[in-house]
Amino acid sequence: MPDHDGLNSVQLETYFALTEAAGLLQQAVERQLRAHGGLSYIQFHILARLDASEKPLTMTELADGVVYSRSGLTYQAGLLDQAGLIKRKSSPQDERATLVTITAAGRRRLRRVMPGHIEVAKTLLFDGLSDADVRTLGDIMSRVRDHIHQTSVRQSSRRRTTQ
Amino acid sequence: MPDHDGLNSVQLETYFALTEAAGLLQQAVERQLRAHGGLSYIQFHILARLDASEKPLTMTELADGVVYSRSGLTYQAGLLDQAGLIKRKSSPQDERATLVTITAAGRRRLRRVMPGHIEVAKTLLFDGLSDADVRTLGDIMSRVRDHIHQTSVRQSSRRRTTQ
DNA sequence: TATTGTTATACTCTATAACTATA
DNA sequence: TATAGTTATAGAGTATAACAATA
Repeated sequence: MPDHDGLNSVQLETYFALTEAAGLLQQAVERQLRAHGGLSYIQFHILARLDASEKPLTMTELADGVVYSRSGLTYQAGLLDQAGLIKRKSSPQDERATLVTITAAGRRRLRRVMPGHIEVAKTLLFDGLSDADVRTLGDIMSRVRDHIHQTSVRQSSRRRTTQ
Repeated sequence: MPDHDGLNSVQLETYFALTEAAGLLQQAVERQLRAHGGLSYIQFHILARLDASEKPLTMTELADGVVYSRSGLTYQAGLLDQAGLIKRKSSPQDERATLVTITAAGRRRLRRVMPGHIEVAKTLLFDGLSDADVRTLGDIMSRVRDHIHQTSVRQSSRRRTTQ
């Protein structure tokens, strides 16, 4: 197999196909969320995580999911708060922490965009694949995701130690 | 299989695994390009396409590859031009068009970032996969990419007809 | 009249560093 | 002294619309 700077041609094609397809999917999803829900993808993600959580989440817990600077999260949470989609209050246990909860309006907004969101995924991703493909893809990408989680100790979401 | 708003659970897991893994990979790649080459991913992509092309490309041809507004491309091309990595001149055939070529410095910059770029892909994506996985993933994602290309008539890269 | 590309402008997002307050 | 979070600020990127020039 010919090597192009360290990747063989099968790897190179796989890499390009993955990044291009995922990028196109991502853009389509963002367009839909913006158009039908007035939400950025990150805002959607924050709402979805709060909706799935039994208990309120702190800003730090939220930041751990989104690979993100803390100020960026504060900014996005500020927008969601201002729109009445989340509520923030300081934690009774640790008064440094902020507890974030999704509001009823937040859940409504989520329910409003979900069908379109799902529709994009179905149209662009699943319509072209067999059930077996979907299972295989899910298996492979789950392993990739876990591998990346183990490998890159997501430095940007973690606070620099001191300083 | 239980349906969640139109996707079964296998599809949902596949969708999440794909978007999360691809997102993490993308962020890692962007960090590397920025740190080791001072390039945004789009600038890298523009350079790579010019490098691979036998002939100069017009702005329109470049915009067709990147799903992008024309003004955004002009902005990015302006930065690359200013940095001496590309050269622009108006086409002799069609004086409305701008022909873009990569400079020697542009190729050098590309060669400089390539090893690190490849390294990220290898470490995060391929280290966790067998050769068979890579072939399978490439096959599936190529079909997804082609399917998306057929489906979404990339409206944002194409100029609105009139108006 | 349509198309290529640029520019002006306004807006969104992101990161860094400084800061407050609590542990 | 370290941690949680916010804020101030500055910069990068993006899109829209208006524009000039050519086909």
